[in-house]
Amino acid sequence: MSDNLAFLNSSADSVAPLLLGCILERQIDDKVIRAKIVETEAYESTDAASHSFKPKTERTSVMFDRYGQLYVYFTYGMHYCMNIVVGPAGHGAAVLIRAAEPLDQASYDILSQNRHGQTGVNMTNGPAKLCQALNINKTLNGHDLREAPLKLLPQPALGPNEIQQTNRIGISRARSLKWRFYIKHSPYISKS
DNA sequence: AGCGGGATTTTCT
DNA sequence: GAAAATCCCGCTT
Repeated sequence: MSDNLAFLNSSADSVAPLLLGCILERQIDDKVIRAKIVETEAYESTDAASHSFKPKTERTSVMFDRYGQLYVYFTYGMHYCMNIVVGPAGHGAAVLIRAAEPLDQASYDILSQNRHGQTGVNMTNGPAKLCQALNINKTLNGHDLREAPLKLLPQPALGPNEIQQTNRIGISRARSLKWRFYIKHSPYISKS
């Protein structure tokens, strides 16, 4: 029994760049959205900015599950953000998916509908925008990304010269860590 | 183009 | 009671 997500069984900062270029396949009723991940951030258990820095709570329990699960949390009173859990059970690490770009016209159209008419990069150039565009909420918290209706399809790793590594965005602690990764020149990144 | 504030609710102190 | 891994709108240059 092979596990095509075995590459997720590592630390968040080493997996985060590997997720760039991978494809999210979201199925809603009879429609399928395909989007390429273009921006990620790593969160580790040793990292003061991570939800897993403190002991496990009901909210954060999925982050301590085995790699390959989806961790969805609710924040700022109105937004969801999606993370891919990495590492072995009990470790407490995940990669935040901050931006993605549609792979075909049909996907583009559905994303635009879910975003209430927004078009272009404004559909998915941020973690909460992406969740709204993919119709992801807490009902998918703990979902296994090997299965429908949301699959992660691995892709060959990008070359180092295609990846930009910088500081994370929107956090107050552990600001010095360079744990944000994005595909250079992608128009869909949340901020340059 | 860039800044400032409001929205809105879960979670933990 | 305050902060939160954010976004959007309106105002000012």
